[in-house]
Amino acid sequence: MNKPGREIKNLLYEQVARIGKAVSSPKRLELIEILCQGEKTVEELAAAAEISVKLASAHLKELKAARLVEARREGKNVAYRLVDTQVADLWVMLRALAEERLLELQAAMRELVSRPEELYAVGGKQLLAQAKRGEVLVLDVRPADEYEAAHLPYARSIPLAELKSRLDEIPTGKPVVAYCRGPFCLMAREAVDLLTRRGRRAVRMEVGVAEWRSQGLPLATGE
Amino acid sequence: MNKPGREIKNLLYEQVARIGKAVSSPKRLELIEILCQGEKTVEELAAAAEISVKLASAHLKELKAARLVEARREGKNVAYRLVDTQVADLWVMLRALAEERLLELQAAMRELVSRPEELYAVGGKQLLAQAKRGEVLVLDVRPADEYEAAHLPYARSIPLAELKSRLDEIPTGKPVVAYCRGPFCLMAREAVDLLTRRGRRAVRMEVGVAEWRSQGLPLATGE
DNA sequence: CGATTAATCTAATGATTGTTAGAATAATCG
DNA sequence: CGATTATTCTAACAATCATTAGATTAATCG
Repeated sequence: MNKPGREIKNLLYEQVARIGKAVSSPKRLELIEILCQGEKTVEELAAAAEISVKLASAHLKELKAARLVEARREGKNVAYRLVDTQVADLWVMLRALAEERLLELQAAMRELVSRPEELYAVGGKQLLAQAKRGEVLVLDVRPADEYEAAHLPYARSIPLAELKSRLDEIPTGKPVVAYCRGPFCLMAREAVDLLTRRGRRAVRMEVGVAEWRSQGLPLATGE
Repeated sequence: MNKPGREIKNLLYEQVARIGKAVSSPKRLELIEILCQGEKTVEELAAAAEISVKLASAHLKELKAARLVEARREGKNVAYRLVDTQVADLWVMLRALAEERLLELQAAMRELVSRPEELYAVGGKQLLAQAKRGEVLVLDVRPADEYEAAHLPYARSIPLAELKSRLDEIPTGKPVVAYCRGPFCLMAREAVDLLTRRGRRAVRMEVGVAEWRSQGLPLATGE
């Protein structure tokens, strides 16, 4: 009853579905987003995603089976990373697709941006030019190791945890554009709240390094 | 114990995971690929994917819930289509990702291309130029309605089913480049087999209209 | 070497899924 | 109108999945 070629076709679609399966779990997506910022150990991943180490390990195993991440032992720890930036592009694409289509997600996003004027609206290239001319201070509030792995050009690193104690490094005159891990991350929002309370002109930018890179814009690495 | 913002974060990732879920089933992926060729009824989709109408309907319901497809009643039939070309881009991306990483898929693909010289190797822009100058005959072997919905520029439509009886339309001198629904489709392969047996110089091209469009290349519509 | 830390494997659970069959809608045709 | 065709809904099954706890492996440190 089956046409010839059906078995091989089934096999082909099944293989692609393995990738789909890997990105069908919220926790796995969160792990991918964290790994977009750079290499992380299982412990760090579990802490960032607020799940147990066991569960993180199980999810990472699946991501590894789908060849989206790879593991590397470093002493006592096992460090995971994305196999390449195409995986980050997939995450960006899935998020954009969901954001455009799913009303529930749009509603939740609106809660993350209480006042719309808090969001930095200009495009990547324009920001780059403004930052180069020193018209704005681009602030990376992620942990220092993520800044070192990759960050926006001209961005200054002050991790959120240190921001309060390093406030004197932020000039009061210049407008500040803060960014973090991406649209779903709350760190830049908190930073902007703190900065505006302390008399700075600060806005949040939604993009993270993954979104920035998938737009074809350049990134910097190191200190 | 939970940090503030955890609930909303869970909600956000869950919404994106709905898209992932939708593309985690081989049958749903096959339906998406078929819908990349144009609008289809449930019956047509079920026949093309070689599944029951009931099962097709159930899968389409899930795709609709994830807002990847939309339905439109047309008389007795319900016609489904992709909500927009971004969904086709997602399919192309997933397939490319799987093909690069999963060895099982690479092995299966090799069976589809028994002799490597059967594959047309030049890029899209170059093919376009060759076709424009009339150096090659670009042959679309998909059903006529899919050709009408969208096809490669300068392509000639001869559905696989009619190819045998319309062989006289294919010149013996000019090289033929046949394409169908994409890398997983067997129609172009069959066409090339038939044509070479009948003394034509024919090769298969892996891309379909979805791959072509996601590369930013132009398509034509209508007769 | 034994103790400690980090991560994985195994087994068990309750929940979800894919698939099928049968009943129910929705539009058309005579 | 009743009969037909196309599709969806409901209920049910076995199969698969996510998650947790307990045992196990791998590397380091004293």
